[in-house]
Amino acid sequence: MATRIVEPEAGPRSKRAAILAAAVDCFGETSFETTKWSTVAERVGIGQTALYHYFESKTHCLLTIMRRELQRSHDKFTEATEDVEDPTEALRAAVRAAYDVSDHEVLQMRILHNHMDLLSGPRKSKREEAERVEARKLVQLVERDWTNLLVRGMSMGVFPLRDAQLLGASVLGLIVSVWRWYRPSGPTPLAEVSELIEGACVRMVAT
Amino acid sequence: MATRIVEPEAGPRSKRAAILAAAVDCFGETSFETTKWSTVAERVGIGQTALYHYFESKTHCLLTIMRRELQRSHDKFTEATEDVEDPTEALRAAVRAAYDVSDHEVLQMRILHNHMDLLSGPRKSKREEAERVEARKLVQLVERDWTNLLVRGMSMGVFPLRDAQLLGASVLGLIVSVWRWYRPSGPTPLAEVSELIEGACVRMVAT
DNA sequence: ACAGAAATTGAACTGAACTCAGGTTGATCT
DNA sequence: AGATCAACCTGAGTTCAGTTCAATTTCTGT
Repeated sequence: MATRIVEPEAGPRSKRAAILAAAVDCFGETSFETTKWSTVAERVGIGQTALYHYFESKTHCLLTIMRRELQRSHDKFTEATEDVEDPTEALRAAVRAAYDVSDHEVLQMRILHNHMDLLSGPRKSKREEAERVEARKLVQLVERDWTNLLVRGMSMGVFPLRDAQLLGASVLGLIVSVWRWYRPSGPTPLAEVSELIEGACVRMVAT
Repeated sequence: MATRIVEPEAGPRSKRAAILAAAVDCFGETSFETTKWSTVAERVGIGQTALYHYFESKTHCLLTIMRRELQRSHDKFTEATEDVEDPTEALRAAVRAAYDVSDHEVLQMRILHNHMDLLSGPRKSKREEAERVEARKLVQLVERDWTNLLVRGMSMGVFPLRDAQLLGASVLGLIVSVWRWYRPSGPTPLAEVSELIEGACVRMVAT
C-alpha cells in the first residue's frame, strides 16, 4: 500500500496553496520551462526567496503538482468504478470520470503529462526525490487500476483475452493523449471528446 | 504544399550531422533539459562555442531534430500507404510503418513527443521560429494523413461514420503514446506492441 | 507580554546558455 | 605552389534565472 506523502499541515498564514494554484496557472498556460519562478512569487504577492520556505526548488513544486494530480486521478477512478460490477459499464464510467474535470484540473493534467519523463531519473535533493518516488508509485497504481479492470473483464469472459498490461497502457495512453491538444477555449467541447473516446475504448477492449 | 526547409548543404568538414546524432543520443537517453549543451560539444570533439556555428541555440537544435523526425514520419506514412487501396489494409500498413523504426529513431520519437508543447508558442529568434513553423506544418500534415485515411474508409462504407478529425487524432495519440514508455532494452519487444496496437486501431476505427 | 516558530527579505552566489572578437584550416583557383 | 576566402573554431567574457545566506519581521500559543 502506497503511503501518502504527509501534506504539510497548513499553518494559518501559509501561502502554500496559493503558490500551488499560481504555479498550476503559470506552468499550465505558458509552460514550466518558460515561466520564471519569480513570476509565480509575484503573482502570489511575495518575494522570490519566500518560495523556498515552501518548496525546495521550482522542480520540487512541479513534482508536487504532478503527485497531487496523480493522487486525484487514482481517487477519481476508484470512486467511479467501485460499485460497478459489469466490466463494460465500469470501463465506460472510468473513461467518463477521466474527462469529468474542471478547467484547473485540465491544466494539471497537461502539466503532468508534459513532464512524465521527470519521474524516470532520480533527483538530487531529498524532498524532490520523495515526491518523485511517490509520483512513480502512483503512476504504477493508476496503470494497475486500468489493467485490473481489463483483467476482471477478461476473466469474466466479457472481454476477449489479450495482453492486459499492454492493452491497459494503451487505453490509458489513448485517454491522456487528449491533454496534449485539448483547450477549454478550443472548438471541441470535452463532452464530445469524452463520448468518442469512451466508445473507442470499449471497441478496443470489448470487441 | 509545405515548402521543405533547405537543409544547409554540408560543407566537407561540417560537423552538423555529428552534432545532430550526438544530440539525439543525449536528449533521448537523458533528456533535453538535463543534458548540458557543452556535453554534446564534448561528445562531438569540439568546443562549446563551435556549436553556435551550426545552431543558433540548444533549442534550435532540438527543434531541428523534431522537424526532421516529423518529416520522416510523414514520408514513411505516405510510402507505406500510397499503393494500398483497401482502407483497412492501409490502416494496418500505416500502423506497422509507425513502429518499423531503428533504435535511433525511437530516441527521436521520444524527443519529439516529449517536447510537442514547444511548437505552440512563437520563438524569439529567426531560425528557431522557422523550424518551429515548419514543424507545426508537418504536425498538421501528419494529422491530415491519418484523418484522410479515415475519411476515405468512411466514404467507401468500410468504416462506420464518425468524427474523422477527432478519431484521427485519437488513433495518432494512441500510436505515439507508446514512445513515452517503450525502451528497446525493455521487456516488451516492439513487434508485440505493433501487433497489439494494430489490432486496437482497426477495432477502434472499423468496428 | 513573551518565547519561539513560521514567514519573509535583500544581497550575494552559481552554473549553464550564450556573445564577442578575433584566430585557424583547408578547399579551390590561378 | 602560393594566395584567397569562406567555413570552422576558440578562450575569455556576459547574462540571467535559480538558488543560498544571514539575518529580520510577523504571527500564534501560553
